[in-house]
Amino acid sequence: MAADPLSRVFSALADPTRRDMVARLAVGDATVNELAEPYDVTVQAVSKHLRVLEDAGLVSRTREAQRRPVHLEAKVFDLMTKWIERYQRQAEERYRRLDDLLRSMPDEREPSPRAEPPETPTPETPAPETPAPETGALR
Amino acid sequence: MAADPLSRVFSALADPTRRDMVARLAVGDATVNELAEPYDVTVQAVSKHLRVLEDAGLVSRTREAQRRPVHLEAKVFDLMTKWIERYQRQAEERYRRLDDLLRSMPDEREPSPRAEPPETPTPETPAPETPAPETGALR
DNA sequence: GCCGTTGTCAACCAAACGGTTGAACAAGGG
DNA sequence: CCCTTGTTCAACCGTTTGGTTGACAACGGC
Repeated sequence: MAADPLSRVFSALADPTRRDMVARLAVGDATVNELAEPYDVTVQAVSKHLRVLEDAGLVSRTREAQRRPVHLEAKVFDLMTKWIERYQRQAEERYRRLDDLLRSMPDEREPSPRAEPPETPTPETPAPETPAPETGALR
Repeated sequence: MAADPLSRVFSALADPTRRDMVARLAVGDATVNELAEPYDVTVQAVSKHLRVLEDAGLVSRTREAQRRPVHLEAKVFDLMTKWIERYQRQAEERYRRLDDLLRSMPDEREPSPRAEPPETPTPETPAPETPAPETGALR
C-alpha cells in the first residue's frame, strides 16, 4: 500500500470506476449497494474500491443501523491541486524566462526551441523535489 | 494499458519517482541519464517511467544526436484540474444546499449531519458519470 | 573505421491490483 | 429468536507494474 498520501490519492483516482463513484458521491452520500448498482461487478469489489478511496482520505464511512453511508471528503482534492499547480506554474515561469533570454540575445546560435534554462545548464540539481511538500518522494 | 487519458495521467502521477521526475523537468529539460542520476535504479527503469509519462502525454522526447532530451508537457495538467474542480465545486454546492435546507426547516427531526440532498433521496442516478467529460474525456 | 556514450528492447521476476466466490459479522424486523 | 439485509473478510486467480539483467541500435569523437 503506497506510503505517501499524494500517491494514494492519485492512485485512487487512476481507476475509472473509482472516479465514477466519486462523481456519484459528489451528488450525495450513498450506501455501498447503491454505489454498486450501476456496475456489473459484485458488491465486494465495490467495497474494495471504497476502501481504496477511504485510505486515500477521499471518502469516509459512518455507521447508520446496518447501513454504511459513504461520504465524499472533498477537501483532500486540495492536496492534488496544490501539487499540480506548483509545477504548472513553475513550467510556465521557466518558459517565460527562456523566452526572455532568447529575445534578449537574438544573434547567439539558438540551441533549439526547448532547452535548459541557461543558468542551470545541466548541473546536479540533486533535490529537484519540493523540499517539504512531497511525501517521501526522493525516497 | 489504461484506455482513457485521465486514468493514464492520474496513474502516471501515482508514483513518487515519476512525480519527482516531473518536478525535475519543471526546472528544465533533461536527458534520461540526468534524470536517472539521483536515483539508485537502473537507467532502463527510468526509461520505463518516462514511457509511462509519455503515454500519459505529460512528457515528450525529441531526438538530438544520441541524446533524447525530455520535455515537460504542462498543459496536460488541465485535464486533471478540470476533473477535480468539477467535483470539488459540486460537493461544495451540495453542502451549501443541504445547509440551507436545514436552516430553513429547523424543527424537522434532522437525519444526521451528513445525509442525501433531500430532493434526491436515493433514486437511481443510473449514469452518475458526467455524460461526456469522463473516460472518453476531452478526447 | 572503431570505440565509447546514450538510450531502448526483450525476457524474466516478485509484488500489487481488480476481480471472483464463499463465509462471517452486525443490526433490525417479523 | 431467527431471518433477512447490508457489508466486510479471506482465499484465490489472472494481469499489470516496477524492477532487474543482457543484448543491441544510433551516433560522435578520435
